[in-house]
Amino acid sequence: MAVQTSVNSVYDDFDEEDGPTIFKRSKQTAKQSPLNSEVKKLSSQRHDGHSGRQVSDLPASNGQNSCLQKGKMVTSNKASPVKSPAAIPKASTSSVKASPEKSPIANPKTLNTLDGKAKHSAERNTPASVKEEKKSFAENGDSEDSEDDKPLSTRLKGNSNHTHKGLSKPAFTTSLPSVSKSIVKTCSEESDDEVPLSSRFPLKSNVGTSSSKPYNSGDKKPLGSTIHRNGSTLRDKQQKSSMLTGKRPLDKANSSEQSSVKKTKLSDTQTPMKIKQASVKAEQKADDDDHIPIAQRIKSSTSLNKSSFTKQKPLKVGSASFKKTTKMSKNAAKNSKYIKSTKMTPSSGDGQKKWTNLVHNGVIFPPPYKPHRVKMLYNGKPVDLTADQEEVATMYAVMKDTDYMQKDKFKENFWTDWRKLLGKNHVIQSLEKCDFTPIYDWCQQEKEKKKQMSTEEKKALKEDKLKQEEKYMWAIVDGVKEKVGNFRVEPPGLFRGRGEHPKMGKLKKRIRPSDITINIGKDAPIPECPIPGESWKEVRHDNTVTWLAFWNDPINPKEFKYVFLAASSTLKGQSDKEKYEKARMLKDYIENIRAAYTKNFTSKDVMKRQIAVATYLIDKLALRAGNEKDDDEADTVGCCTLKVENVKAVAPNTLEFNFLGKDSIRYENKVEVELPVYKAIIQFQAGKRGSDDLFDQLDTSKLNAHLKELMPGLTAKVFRTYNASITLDEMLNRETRNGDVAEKIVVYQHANKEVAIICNHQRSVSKSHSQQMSKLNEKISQLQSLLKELKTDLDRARKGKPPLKNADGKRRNLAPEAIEKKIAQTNVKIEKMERDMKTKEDLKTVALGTSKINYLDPRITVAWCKRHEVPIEKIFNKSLLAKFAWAMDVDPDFRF
DNA sequence: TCCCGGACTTGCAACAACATTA
DNA sequence: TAATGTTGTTGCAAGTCCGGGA
Repeated sequence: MAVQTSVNSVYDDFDEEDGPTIFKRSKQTAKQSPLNSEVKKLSSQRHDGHSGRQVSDLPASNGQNSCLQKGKMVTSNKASPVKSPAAIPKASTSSVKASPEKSPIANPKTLNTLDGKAKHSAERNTPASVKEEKKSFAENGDSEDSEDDKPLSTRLKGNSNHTHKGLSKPAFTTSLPSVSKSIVKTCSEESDDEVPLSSRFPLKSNVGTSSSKPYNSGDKKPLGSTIHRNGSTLRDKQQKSSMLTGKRPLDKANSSEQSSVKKTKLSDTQTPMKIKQASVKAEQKADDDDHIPIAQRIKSSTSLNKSSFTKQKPLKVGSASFKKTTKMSKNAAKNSKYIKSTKMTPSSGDGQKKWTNLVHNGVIFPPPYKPHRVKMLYNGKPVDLTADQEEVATMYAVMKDTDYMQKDKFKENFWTDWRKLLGKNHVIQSLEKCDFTPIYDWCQQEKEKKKQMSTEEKKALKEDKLKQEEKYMWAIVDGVKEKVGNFRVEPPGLFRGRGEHPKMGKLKKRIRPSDITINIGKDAPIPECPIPGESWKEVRHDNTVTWLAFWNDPINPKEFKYVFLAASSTLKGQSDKEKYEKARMLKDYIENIRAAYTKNFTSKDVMKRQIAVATYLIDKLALRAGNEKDDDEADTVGCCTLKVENVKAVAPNTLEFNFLGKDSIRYENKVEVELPVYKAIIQFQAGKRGSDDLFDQLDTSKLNAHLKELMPGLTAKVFRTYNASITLDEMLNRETRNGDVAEKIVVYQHANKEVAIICNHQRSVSKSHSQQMSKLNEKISQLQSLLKELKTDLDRARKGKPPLKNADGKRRNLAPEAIEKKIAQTNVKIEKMERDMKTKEDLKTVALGTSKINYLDPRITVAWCKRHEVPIEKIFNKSLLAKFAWAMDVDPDFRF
């Protein structure tokens, strides 16, 4: 149902800020979601006390309505083709369903004794994970030759040759005191901006649990000496093992090698496992830590029934970082009448209320197409096109320099769609005879013109754009002003699918208001449709979802494009935090999970065996789950969809993986696996063709259903988060030495790189890479020649002889001391350049950002920065600081 | 149990802005 | 000051996973 709107912008009177504020004052309204209650329960007990529990009982405030313009409300739920979830509150979730009663293993707290058989079985099958390699990473992790041509996944190796810049900022030695009380306000309420933040945010009372437990307590031994291995590859065998600490160790699954420590008891996977974790932990404590899996050694810091809820230390105030962030927060609060919150709005579970009041201005549309009237050629002759035809021709013309132009599918799809616009009787009958060069040239000229604009012109243009867009940039969620992520509707264009996408080149039609469904609070004014005379497709008031608007993807109408809040928003932050809490929870379960799947490698039940091997691969290699894909998508795979041809078994126990994963990024890896896994893979392949599914009995829903029996809320992707974060945590703590900030940053980058390699985060090599390398090489040679000359000069000067002419034909008449100084300087320059080159070469295909944004618990980074006095701004840029605002007040002792 | 709609996260590339160098 | 390189931001494609209904 179309909805007419007539309300002015609700933000007309906003006093805007420059950008997101990192630390916000809070307002809690939505109720705690029972969805992830298990996780949340843990989360609330385990760490920084910042999770908003203190305020979750506060009544929702509608106060903001008083200061917002209200418009005529037109609901259209009736007409909605889709049932509004809001109308049918969902009561439970899978996490809740996976209750401890159903699956005792799911909760270490419901520890039961095992029956004798299971106990015996569990003891026999204790995984190799209890064996740990003690080789330190430092021993063998560094300085290998460049491996650019190898996929990331095969490059699990150390390299500490990272460059760093000089650092001048004071150390990040303090953290914000956490917020313990919500500040429920309406926009008319008085702000306490004038009160120092430290006093505005009283100390937490329930912090210092697991997460804030000193990482070395009870585990004094350096982690580096007690590390597990995971995912080692053949090629980096020598240096492997040390870095992938909490991850599954490779091979040596021989139970005879296992620790004599009394292990956690397991049933088989059909029977829910019963864990006697607490007692196991106690017993293990007495033993040498070396034989205890990381997950258990750190357990004391995550123990659920831990009673030592210590009060968080008041933190030192004074670091530049602290002051900076605090200032930002204060300014933001001052400048806005809307509340900024550091607290998390609870409830991110499906079907649960995400917000009470939601106000926003809808979306902004791209400007209409302005015809340029440059004529393309057909058979060498200029052709007249209508504006619509010309628009699509221009989309194609600008693709000239891209790889898509080499792809027949792209051209074919474009031609099909463009031809529909041209009509059957158009003069243009064949794409081959088309010459788009005039249009391409015109576009290049326009680009150049834009480039040549003066700074003032550019600035004016930018300001103009900002002015137009400003009102769409913000939403008010329960009285808190939050940034909107993607408020711009996607412009029309040609679909640029990745890899060999069957739909590449198809026309993405222009999205109109009548394509867009708006989601907004019941009491909020409906956003005015920015295109006069048009109206929204529908307006909903569904507070169980977080999207503000959506439209159907023009390429695949079954799918949707959503407008969400920005990453820095409270809602996103809360869900981020829950994600990491879930991954931390896995730490408590991992040993038993590994034991369970290890046992099932040899199960008679094929499905069980496949689940076991798939889980092993997901755990060990950080593979993605691998959902089924339609024929109209690129042919990529994940773990469950691996084909027989993607895995080659090489005797005695090596598997060679070679497949296209997400975004058609190749995953290539040679891995030594436990013998039962190797044998199982051979069995799964037997009698199948290369294109057949390796795991024919398995799909992601079966796998995840099984994982949920082992831990509430556990899915395949949690392993990736877990393995990434624990790797960072352990590498940072193993490798950070006393040194300057620059050296510490190198350690961080090194750890970050390892995670990126584990996750196979790749990037394409920049076009100018080889050119840049040649330049650097050239400079190094020049410096080396200079060095040679200087040495000759020095030699002669010491003997009292006059200097020879240098390459420029000039003489350097310097005292020996001065020459020595110059030699030293040149050496430093050469070293730095060589280091830069190595880093550049090393990282040319590694994307560090993805893991930082999505997989590494920011609390690890923040706590490490605090412990080692590294300014957080050296690691997180402005966006990440905003995104991870919720993590900033973590205790310095936090360990993942 | 399977299928599919729906909602959300993850991921890379392109572009823009800023910094450094010649 | 322009050219070049680096870092940050945005765009949007491509995943994961959940829940409801047949």
